[in-house]
Amino acid sequence: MRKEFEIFDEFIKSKALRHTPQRGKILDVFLSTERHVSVDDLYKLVKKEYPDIGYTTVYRTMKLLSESGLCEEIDFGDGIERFEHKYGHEHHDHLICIKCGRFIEASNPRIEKIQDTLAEKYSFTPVKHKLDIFGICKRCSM
Amino acid sequence: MRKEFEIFDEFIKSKALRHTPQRGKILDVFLSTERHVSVDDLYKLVKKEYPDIGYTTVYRTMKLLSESGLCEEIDFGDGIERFEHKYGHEHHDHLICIKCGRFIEASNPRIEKIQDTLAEKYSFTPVKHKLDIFGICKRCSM
DNA sequence: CTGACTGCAAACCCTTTGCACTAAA
DNA sequence: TTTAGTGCAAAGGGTTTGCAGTCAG
Repeated sequence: MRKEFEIFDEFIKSKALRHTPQRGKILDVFLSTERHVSVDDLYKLVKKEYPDIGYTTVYRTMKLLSESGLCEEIDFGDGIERFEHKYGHEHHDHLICIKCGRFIEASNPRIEKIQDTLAEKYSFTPVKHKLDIFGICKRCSM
Repeated sequence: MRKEFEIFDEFIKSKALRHTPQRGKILDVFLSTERHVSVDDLYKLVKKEYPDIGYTTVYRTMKLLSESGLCEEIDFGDGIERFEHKYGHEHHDHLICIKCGRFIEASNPRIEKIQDTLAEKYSFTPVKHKLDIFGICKRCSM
């Protein structure tokens, strides 16, 4: 069994929630997808294999996955909430193309340092940061 | 006349748009506010002085101000669009308190460098970046 | 005059909630 | 049996649009 399911089981147990077929199936589909999906994307994918699962359940399950640390909500500023895999993936930032909307994941250890420097200056306790770089991707600039 | 009005005039002219009392008043109120307002905030402020101006006009005017470079849309991830003054203000990033929602503005020149390093690595042409640091502010951690 | 602008109301879109029903534990 | 979970439909909440009337140029 994948480690992600164990984590989810443990989370369910710790909160005295319940295991349901829907939750298992949604987690399964989420794990099998590319990295960034909106609830709508995921709903459609789930629907294909399990037509009886409702929109609301997908929403609510994604909230649980977020809480359990298996996914992270991301926001590219277009009003749509997306989720990316968190377990087994390091923190990274995004280069977002303002022409086509595609993005690249990237990370740079110096950002952590800057975060801490800025935070210290303002007696702020950092929890996480989000760096988005907007611009034109290689493909769109050709 | 403040430089901002000149910029706006020029923008209006360049796009063959029209000068209207509403636009002037909205710009005036925006310039007189603190740095970050939502459309709703601004609408209420405008309404106080000019009760006949509609919500829609505020929305549409803020879009124009954004296009003209006088303000910038910012997004703290709470689903509400806010606008901050852009003319005469340097780029800065935000330290956002996840408890009280307050934020601090800060900037660090090294970020520009990181932006360029990352961008170059992926043949990406950067236009702007947005660094948000989430955490607990001084006041909330006491 | 003519076409852009306004303000209202309605539409949109994504997200959340209420509720009766179902099913884990 | 108890109480959380489901799925539908409806409500929310911010943003955008359609349109008839208005007004700047």
